Amino acid sequence: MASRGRAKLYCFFVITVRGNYRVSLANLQEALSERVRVAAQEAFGVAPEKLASEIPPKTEMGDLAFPVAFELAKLIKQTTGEKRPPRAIAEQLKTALETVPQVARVEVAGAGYLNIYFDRASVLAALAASEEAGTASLSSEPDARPKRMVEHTSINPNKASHIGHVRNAVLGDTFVRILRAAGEQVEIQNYIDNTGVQVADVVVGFMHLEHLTLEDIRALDRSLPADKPFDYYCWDLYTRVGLFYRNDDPNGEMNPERLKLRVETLHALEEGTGEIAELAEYVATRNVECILDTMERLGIRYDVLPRESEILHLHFWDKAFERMKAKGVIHFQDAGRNKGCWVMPFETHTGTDEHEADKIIVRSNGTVTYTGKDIAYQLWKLGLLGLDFNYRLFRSYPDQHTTWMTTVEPQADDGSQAARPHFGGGAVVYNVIDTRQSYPQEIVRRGVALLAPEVGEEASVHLAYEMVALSPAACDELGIQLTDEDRARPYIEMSGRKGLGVKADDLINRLEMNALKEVETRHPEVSAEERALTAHQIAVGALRYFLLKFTRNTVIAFDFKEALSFEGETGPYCQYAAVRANSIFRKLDEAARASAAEFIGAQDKAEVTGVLAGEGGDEVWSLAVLSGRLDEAVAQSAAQAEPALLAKYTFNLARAFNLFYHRHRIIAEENAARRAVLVTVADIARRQLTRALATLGIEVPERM
RNA sequence: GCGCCUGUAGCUCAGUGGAUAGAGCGCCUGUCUCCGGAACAGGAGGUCGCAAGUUCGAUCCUUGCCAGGCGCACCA
Repeated sequence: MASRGRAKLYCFFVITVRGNYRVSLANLQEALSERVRVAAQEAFGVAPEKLASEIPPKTEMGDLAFPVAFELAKLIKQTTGEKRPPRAIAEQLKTALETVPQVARVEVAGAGYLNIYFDRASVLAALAASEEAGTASLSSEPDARPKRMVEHTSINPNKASHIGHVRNAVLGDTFVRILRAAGEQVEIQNYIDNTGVQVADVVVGFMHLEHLTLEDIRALDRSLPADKPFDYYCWDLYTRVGLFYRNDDPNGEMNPERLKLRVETLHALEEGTGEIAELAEYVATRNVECILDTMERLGIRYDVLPRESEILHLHFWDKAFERMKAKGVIHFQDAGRNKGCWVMPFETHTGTDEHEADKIIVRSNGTVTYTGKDIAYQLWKLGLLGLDFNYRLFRSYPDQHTTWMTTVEPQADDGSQAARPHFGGGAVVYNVIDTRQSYPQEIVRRGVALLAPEVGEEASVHLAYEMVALSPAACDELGIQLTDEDRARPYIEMSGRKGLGVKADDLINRLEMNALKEVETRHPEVSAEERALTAHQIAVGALRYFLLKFTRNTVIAFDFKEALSFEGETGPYCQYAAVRANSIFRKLDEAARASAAEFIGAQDKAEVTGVLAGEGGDEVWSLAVLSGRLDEAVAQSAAQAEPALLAKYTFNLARAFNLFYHRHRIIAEENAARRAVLVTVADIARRQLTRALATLGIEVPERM
């Protein structure tokens, strides 16, 4: 389901890479692919539509391989009936590639692989040169490409965020960074469901369990300690409300009398006026602030916070409803189980006695479901609704970034309004939402496509990911009692209602404390502020990498030992490689750097070629080419909407650098040509590693 | 019942219609005349859930079966 529209996306990114002024191996690779296609067409009259290329498993087998001969053999047989051995076909194509200046030689290997060996010295010079140019001109070009929208985080504003929410936010934020690195224009939205059941429940808690007025709540909020702020308080209160509805028995039945309070409150929230609504507004807004504070710790920010209350009060839903009725997308049921409801038919799900096939959009009491509101919101995101929100400045950051929140008040605009970006109207919308919501997301996508066939289903992408659950060991550590049945399971689902989960700030605090301990023993000489900053950067690196190394469709069974680790395949491992690389350049004198540049850029490449062909040359070279594949990794990660690909690439680059670092003494190298190569490769690697980490939202500390 | 996802080393996970299926952790053995050991190297460890099919070639595609997870609300 999440794969919908991927084929199209891929095309975008090919263009992206091609249109990129930065020289990278991707360009060379593409040029070679084209060459092979043309050669095949000339020699055999046929060519595969899309030419696959791969990276050989070992450096000795070359830098790029085309398994094209196998496919050509098939095509030739199909068109002419002639049988040709793949190896012979490969031999014929070989000559066409040998004339490319950056290709040193071509070999036919195995059953018919075409293995390309780059001219190491000239490719290294190109990589070094593009490094210089790349950093200067990055993001300086105005971009006319259509805007992409990414919605992520979207936590119910009724409690503190937990590790599952953080997976969503980190995934979404990283995907945004990846799109931007690929040259896309992106708008970040964080949807605030401020009129839903979850907020209503906490309001019930404040009003009916604690008997507090809005003024009381404000006073309470002010009195809370910094390490247990408002969202923590709500976390516990929310759990208590859950128990209250069940007459204080966690496994008990819901008490219908007590549930009336929820319904009452919910109606008041939807109405949007009166004391209850005012109280809810305070609760929701304070929770949004707390959640944004937590996300800020992880380097995650938003452009706009659209609220459900505005979807309702600015009549987004009414307009969408009219359109759906007019287009016949939904039907009124005057009989049967769904009597009195407006439903959207859904024929791919077959109905049974227990499960209805159609999806209810408007309930028999006239209220709209979440799915209905989401269709209206999605239409707005795509610029198809013909209505807009009003906005107020919610937060501004020292670096000029601003975050806006929707509001009903048109006059909320103040002097700074001039600087407000235009929101909405994207060409493609990515919704980062838990895989469990695949079904409602599918309805939204289809509803939108039916209303706007011109954009179709491809404009809506559900960026689905699996949940974060708790490992049995983590439950033990949290003091959660498990039944024998639960203990036998691979993981235990978290539950906001039961207050069962690892709070984001608690985990970040623990990571920072652990990192600080390490930094203190290693660097007692630096200031306390710098140690704290470093510890923070390490903590963020550890957490973000931990959440990104799993592919989206893998359930993360959260384990403290794994999440708190700084060794092996972790963020800090990658950061450490970059820190080591930087320390080389801190100690390297100007003369050595100038001399390196001169050697690498020289017309006569004989000496550099000699070094790269000599002892240990393969290893040095493989670090250089791997560094040169960052753009490819980013493009692939964007096309597949899979940040884990970039995480793996980054780790492999760090690993390759650590090996290189271990094997070669760079500053002390006495042979000038050799030192020039080592310095240049180390420089390319550290910059690419830093760039890769930045795309994952991970900073490189000064020292660690 | 129907739909979607998953099954790969002791554990946690990558991976691809093609070259010897990889990494981290754990275990064992090594590496420091060093720009930082949060590191590096080596070793042990695999019927890629089972079975059939398609293919020159399947861990990958198809089908069936087994096992696990998620969903199929007038919740979101």
